[in-house]
Amino acid sequence: MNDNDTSKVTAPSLTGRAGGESSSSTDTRGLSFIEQKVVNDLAEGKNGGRFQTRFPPEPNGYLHIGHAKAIALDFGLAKKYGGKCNLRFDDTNPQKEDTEYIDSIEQDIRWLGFEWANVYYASDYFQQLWDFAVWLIKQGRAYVDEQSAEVIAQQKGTTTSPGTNSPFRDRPVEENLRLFEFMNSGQCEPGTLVLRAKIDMAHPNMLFRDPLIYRVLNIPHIKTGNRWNAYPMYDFTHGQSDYLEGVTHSWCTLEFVEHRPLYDLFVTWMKEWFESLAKAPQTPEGASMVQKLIDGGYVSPSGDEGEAAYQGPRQTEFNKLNLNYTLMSKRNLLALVKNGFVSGWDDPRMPTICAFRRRGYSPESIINFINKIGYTTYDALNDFALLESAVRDDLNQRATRVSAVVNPVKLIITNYPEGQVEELEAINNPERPEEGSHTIEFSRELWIEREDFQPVAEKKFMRLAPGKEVRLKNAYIIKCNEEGEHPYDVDAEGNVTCIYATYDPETRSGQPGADRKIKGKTLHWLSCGHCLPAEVRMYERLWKVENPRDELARLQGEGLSNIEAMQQMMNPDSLRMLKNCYIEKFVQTMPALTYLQFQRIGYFNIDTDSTPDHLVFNKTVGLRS
RNA sequence: UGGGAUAUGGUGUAAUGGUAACACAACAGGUUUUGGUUCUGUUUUUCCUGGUUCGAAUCCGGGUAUCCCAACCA
Repeated sequence: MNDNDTSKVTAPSLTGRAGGESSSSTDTRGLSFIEQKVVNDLAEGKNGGRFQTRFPPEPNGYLHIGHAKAIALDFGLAKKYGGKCNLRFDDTNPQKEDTEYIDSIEQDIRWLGFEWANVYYASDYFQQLWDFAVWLIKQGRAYVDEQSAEVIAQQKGTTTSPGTNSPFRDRPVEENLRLFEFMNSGQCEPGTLVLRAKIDMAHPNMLFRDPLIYRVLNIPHIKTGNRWNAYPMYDFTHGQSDYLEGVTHSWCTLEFVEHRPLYDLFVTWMKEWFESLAKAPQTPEGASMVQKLIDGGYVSPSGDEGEAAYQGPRQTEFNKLNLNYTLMSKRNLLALVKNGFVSGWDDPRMPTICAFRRRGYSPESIINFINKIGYTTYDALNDFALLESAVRDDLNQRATRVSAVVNPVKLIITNYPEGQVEELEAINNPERPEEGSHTIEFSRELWIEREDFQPVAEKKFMRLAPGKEVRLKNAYIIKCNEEGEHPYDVDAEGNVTCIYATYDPETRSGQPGADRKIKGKTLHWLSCGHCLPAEVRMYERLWKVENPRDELARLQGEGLSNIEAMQQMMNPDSLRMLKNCYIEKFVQTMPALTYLQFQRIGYFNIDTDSTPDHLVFNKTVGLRS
């Protein structure tokens, strides 16, 4: 409740306009409907000009790229329009939550480039929520039910038929208060008692059929320890937390659309509670809480809501991120980790933020992607190719170019003197000449890619073949020996083991006259005596099917278990570990997570497990081809 | 036999009653010591149907399709 005052703003672009009627002339075309609303609200001076958001993850798993979409909105718009965004952990279910996740969530948000104004926990409000619930009981708007979960579910009715009232619905207030206390005593068996809001068991919105607002868990909580045994439910926590913090814009995903009326109802009830407290603060705690609310402008001293600047939080829903060939739900990601289908939350095939980081995606590329897909109310399935395009676009500017040979075959330059070594220059990044160059060595024996040689060249093959010329990048033009001149060796299985060529000494890169035109392409290469062994991990999509979410549901509908369905959908080639690769010495001491381009192959990143003695690289994404 | 939400090229998004556009993808070509980058060009769009209007992707009626809701999860 200390979030007032510091975030009073007006939209930068909207100030200084003559005349008061500015909102109608505000041009918001091209902005998302969410951002348009922010601009208009600020132009109208809503909430006294305050603009405040929150990012409310549950600490029950690692953040994934879908969260990045929410983060870019909550933090991004707050930053853009001079508001503030708080991080609030939605920790109302101690069964699933762990401090391990809190640290990773904070780290991932920072990595994406954002900083919160304050860190809060929904559990910070457990006392207020409890007092509020007690007040509701006294008002006759909540009651303790002692039926089993099954019976309560049955009485709820269905989407097409109304529910029926619980026999405990009209329990006397005193009994409700006594049982509610008992729920929190630690003596109450979980599942035997729940607190429900008394609304309407025939309501077309299922959420209004006397929703459960408190349940007994008797589980210690990561923040509050053993203080509480009865815990509030999401719907009884979220809107109130927003209100207590002074959130003005509460954004969430589309599946919460139906929760909005309930969100509004509980906020309204809470305002009533505060107004009643303001008129007759009964306890010192209540009095001090009310004073804070008055100071914050949330309620006026008289309790007259019309005078309060803060109009309360408004929930607005946007479409969550769906990516093709990607499974996003935390529950299923946890299953992948628990069953060992991936090496961990940061396995580079995972859609988690930490996995994208390890895979070699830059935070900028992720944010750029998010900004391209937009925020709407349409349940879209986005193309992974757009994300890959964003990362290529960013890495093209950023990545240091090096040579690596991932599928090596030996090439001998027969007319190059044995023992001779030349130092040549390699540009670090042609997109950024200011980054200079580094030195590479050339010698008689080289590694080139096996795919860059064909004993009998296909029609459109423009690389090395008997009698054909190619350029070795930053070095010489070479010519493979003609048929009949012993162009290559083969082993017993017919695999090429060594290729023979001659070089043209007049064509060294950078020398005058070296740039004679040839038909062949330019190949990358490494000097056998001057490179390092490396392990390169090549990744492809984890899932074979375009829409794993729907396919998983379909297969489970056919009777398969979650595990069986996943196994059936998984791409067996999603990880190929290439242990027999070579790379230039230049990279040996570069730190983990350095952005690299293996020329002609793709963008790669130094793995967090890599050491100078055992270099490990992850393929981020291939070059476009 | 309920309620809520949505529908614009292959994918996503814009156009806020006035010429349907942008990005990705795809295709063709120029440049290139990365089959990369870059540049030029091409293909493909308003779910159906009726109405209002000088004029409809936009407003209205009726269909159709898809998504969400019957957790002591969030």
